[in-house]
Amino acid sequence: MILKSQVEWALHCCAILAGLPDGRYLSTKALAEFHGLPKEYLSKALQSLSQAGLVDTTLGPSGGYRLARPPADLTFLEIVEAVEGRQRTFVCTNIRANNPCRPKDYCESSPCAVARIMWEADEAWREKLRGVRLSDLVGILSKEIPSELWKSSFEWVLERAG
Amino acid sequence: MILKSQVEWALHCCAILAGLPDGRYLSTKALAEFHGLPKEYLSKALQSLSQAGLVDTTLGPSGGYRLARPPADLTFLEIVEAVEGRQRTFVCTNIRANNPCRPKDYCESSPCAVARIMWEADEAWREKLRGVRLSDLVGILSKEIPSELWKSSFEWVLERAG
DNA sequence: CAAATAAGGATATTCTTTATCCTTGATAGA
DNA sequence: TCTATCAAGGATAAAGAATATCCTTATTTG
Repeated sequence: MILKSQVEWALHCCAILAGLPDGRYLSTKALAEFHGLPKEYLSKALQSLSQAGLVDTTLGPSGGYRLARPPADLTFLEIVEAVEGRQRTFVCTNIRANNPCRPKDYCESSPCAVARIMWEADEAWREKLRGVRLSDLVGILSKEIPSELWKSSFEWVLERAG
Repeated sequence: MILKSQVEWALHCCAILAGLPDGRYLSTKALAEFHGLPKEYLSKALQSLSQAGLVDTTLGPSGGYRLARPPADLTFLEIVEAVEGRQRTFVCTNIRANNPCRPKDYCESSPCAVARIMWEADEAWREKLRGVRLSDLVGILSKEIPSELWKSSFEWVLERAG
């Protein structure tokens, strides 16, 4: 059970977009080059963010992506779910219904107890991601990344931002 | 990102094994029939439980599986990890290393901040499952399942337990 | 000795993920 | 107006994981 690599890509891309000045856009091409990723496939991840309403886009030269909201209003969960989807990790196929001792007209009162427990764990995972904002990530990165690298990366992005 | 169906199967099988009297074993065939599952493939899941030391086995007629420990000493996490593995859901491919602004001899001080956050969510998921014991599930099931069905299922199993 | 069992190797099938290619319509700038 | 650039998205292919089946081996019971 492994998350799509696009989740990792989307999170890193959002971190870059968070540093973009107001009104500027960054293209798929620039984001792909900065992270060393296949442009066409990264594009699919960015489209997912767009469809979820997390980023705005414009077409044409100097077009690209920017965040639709301030980084403090974007949670990890939103970004992860935009790319990965909202399906639970545990899918209940209701195998209890195959119990040969069961009356044929038997009707379940509630979801299977096994599923309920597994879904609680899923919810704990979501709750943790819901509690982290994109601005939190930027704050951590700004402390951890050496200031020269931080600065040069920012300049690299600005040179390509439309 | 969906868990293997074998996780569901393993949890239900453990719930059944939890009701087995001391010293008795239940075969793959019986467990597969009870849950309406493909015997050969369910066998792989049970082998995983065996390799993890969660169940004991014996060969020959009247052979099969039994829990290696009391249900109160078996957590959901152990069962899930036995089948699904212990790998994290988020795999960090360290794409920050592709940053074109990076000095070539640059060496990371710590794991990527994105990965650390995602791994915390993974750990919250694990912690939740670590807190649920197989005996908890049995307790819930014994309350929810109608007593006639509970009883007849128990008898069905005992008839087949070696 | 015969039947039943777990263990596990080999292989096939199906589905998801990853990836590429191409077309369309919109936009900016010359 | 023309051209280059861009996002969106459809079609398709390649790779990998999950699902499933079959078969052999060694062990155990009766």
